[in-house]
Amino acid sequence: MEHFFFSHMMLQKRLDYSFNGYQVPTKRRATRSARRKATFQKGLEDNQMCAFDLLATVADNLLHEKQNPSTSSDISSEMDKACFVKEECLNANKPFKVEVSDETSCDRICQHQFVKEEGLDANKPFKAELSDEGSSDRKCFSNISAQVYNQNCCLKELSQHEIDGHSCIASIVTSSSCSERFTGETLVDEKGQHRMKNLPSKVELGSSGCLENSGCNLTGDVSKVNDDKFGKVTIDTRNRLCCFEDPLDEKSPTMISSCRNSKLYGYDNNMPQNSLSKGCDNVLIDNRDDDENFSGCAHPITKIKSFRPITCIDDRKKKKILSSKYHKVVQESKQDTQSNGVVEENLKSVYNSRKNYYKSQRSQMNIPFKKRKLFNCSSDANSNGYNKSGDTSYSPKNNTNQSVSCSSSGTSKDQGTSSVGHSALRSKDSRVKLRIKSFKVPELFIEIPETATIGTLKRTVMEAMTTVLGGGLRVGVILHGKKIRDDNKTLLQTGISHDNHLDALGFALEPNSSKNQPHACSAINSLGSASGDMPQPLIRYPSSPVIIDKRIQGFSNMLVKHQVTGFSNLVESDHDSTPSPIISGEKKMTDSKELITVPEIGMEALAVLPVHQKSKRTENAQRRIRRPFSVAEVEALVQAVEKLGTGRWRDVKLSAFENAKHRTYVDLKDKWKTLVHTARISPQQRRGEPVPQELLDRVLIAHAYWSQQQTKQQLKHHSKPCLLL
DNA sequence: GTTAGGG
DNA sequence: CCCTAAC
Repeated sequence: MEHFFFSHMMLQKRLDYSFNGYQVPTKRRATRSARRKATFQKGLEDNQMCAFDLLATVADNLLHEKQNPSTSSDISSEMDKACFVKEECLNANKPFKVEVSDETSCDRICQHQFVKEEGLDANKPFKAELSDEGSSDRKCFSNISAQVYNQNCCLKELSQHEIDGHSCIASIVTSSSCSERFTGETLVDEKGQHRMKNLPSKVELGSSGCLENSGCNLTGDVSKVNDDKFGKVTIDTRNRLCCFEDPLDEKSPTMISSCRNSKLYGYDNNMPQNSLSKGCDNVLIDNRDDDENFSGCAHPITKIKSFRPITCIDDRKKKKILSSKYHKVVQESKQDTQSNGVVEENLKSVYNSRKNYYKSQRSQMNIPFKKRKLFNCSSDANSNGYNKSGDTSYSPKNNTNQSVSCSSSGTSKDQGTSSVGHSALRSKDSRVKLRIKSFKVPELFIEIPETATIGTLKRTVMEAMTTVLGGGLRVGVILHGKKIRDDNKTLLQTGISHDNHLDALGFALEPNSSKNQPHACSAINSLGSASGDMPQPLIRYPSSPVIIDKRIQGFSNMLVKHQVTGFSNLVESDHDSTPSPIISGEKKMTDSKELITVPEIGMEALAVLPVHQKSKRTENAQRRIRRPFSVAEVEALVQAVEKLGTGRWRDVKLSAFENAKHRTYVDLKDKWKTLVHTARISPQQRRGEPVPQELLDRVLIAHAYWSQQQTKQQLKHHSKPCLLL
């Protein structure tokens, strides 16, 4: 693989594109929801919103995933009530808040749905915007940077940062710039026993006022490795900072940037999401396994200083990766992830909860295209947290809800003690409000031949994005740089409710699973131009290069478009894409496989782009919009079937639905099937637009008749021989 | 390309 | 509606 990569590099002159912090785009499903979304996004030019979507989606997914059967009903009801309000945020670089109950276990934080509270008054403008003056170079912060600013804590320095999180950390920012407030529904703790008696800690964090002053410096055992003129400090935390249980995770570089000057990522469009203002002291912490594995995610000024393709892995691992089949890898990854106690379940539950998911999807954040497919195939393989980082901000201001601030939370630290007063507060306000400004898509590096077409480039980028986003993400909670793994811990227990800790709270987008699917590519071929003559585009992440077969290009264009023109028309065409579609031969396949394998390595260190065939397919072939049959159609169908009989669906189609392009003979056949079923069940059990009983009766009659005919035919067939004998 | 049937 | 096997 390396070999291939190398030679390829040598032979092909490539253009390197690096994308940083893409705000998460949206899905490319053309379903109803997608369309709504499109409409919705029409006016949306702010990429930032995408991040919002992503976050919401992730949260939503997680929410579902985590649902406990016992609590599911509650949750679902909440879900219904809750909605993601994107519109409000669209134009704005407004952070949204997440309100979490103290009781909520840590992981729950990520699972909230954000509900907008209208009562919110506009907060003060977010001061902490990063200026991009520093440079365009600065876009290297793909991985987050998350700082929590607490009014009370802004000046406080973080004493220790242990980072065991994944590469992407959503930052928590104390900004109250958002005029909209999103409150997350508090979820019921899955395990009742874990509930702590919380003090009333409704903690409203964040204050715009403090931003200027809030300095969060990383201190502790970190050693300064590098300091650039911009004040970025790269800290090599090595293993010390790694607390990953997951081996793979360990290698993922984690970066924390702290903004001393409290300049935070702004929601501003113009602002490079990745850039920190000059004034900021950005501290990058690279988590590395060993010296060799250094792979920084952050590339301050100079481009990718630490990009190393594959070297990051020890030989044994490499070997393993190279040799192993994808599925094997996937399994492994699953296991690994499971150690975290989430992945598997998540995947499954996500799929299972799809229904609810859609239900709650008012916000149109539909990411989940076919969850099932996605998860089955590639979800496992997703990219590491390399995806995006987000900012969470606390709003310190006493907004309507923020009755209790850090101070109270401090008190609440004693779990045992709950005074009456507290209880009163608790009942209503024991919430920790978090405002997550955005999640960013981490830096992406794409290498593509000069000869590639723009369309290819677009697709490539899109694919990369899709892979990252679609692969399945989960949210990690990081406190003081330390990843909180115990999902059952309450916020209170964890200290999130406490002001002392709020400043160190961060969220990271992590890969839900870790491996890529092997065959990912095959389906992708159609898109591609990938043929023998066309050089294949490569997409890789900074530290761990991920190579995507060009065949995977499916969505790339979306991304680009997004970048350039915003969301509308994301999905578009191949027309400008590369022409030659077919992959020449096995060799190509082999290559692609190899290419695909690369990611695995990357997984170790960072994010991997999962390439899966299904996902691609999903992309291309969207599920058709559901179009319930009208009574008139049913009647026409019944009539046609009465005449023609079952088993001649093509004829039925031609005779009765010739002009209904959207009705295929398969559809008619299916409809008939359902009609028969409907006719047999009790009226109470029927759903949807009621079909006149008369028609149903005819259905049964016709069905019986034709079934009989069919049987007769068969008997004839069989009997004939007998007779002959 | 159609059918049939499971999902 | 999707997906597939079978024809």
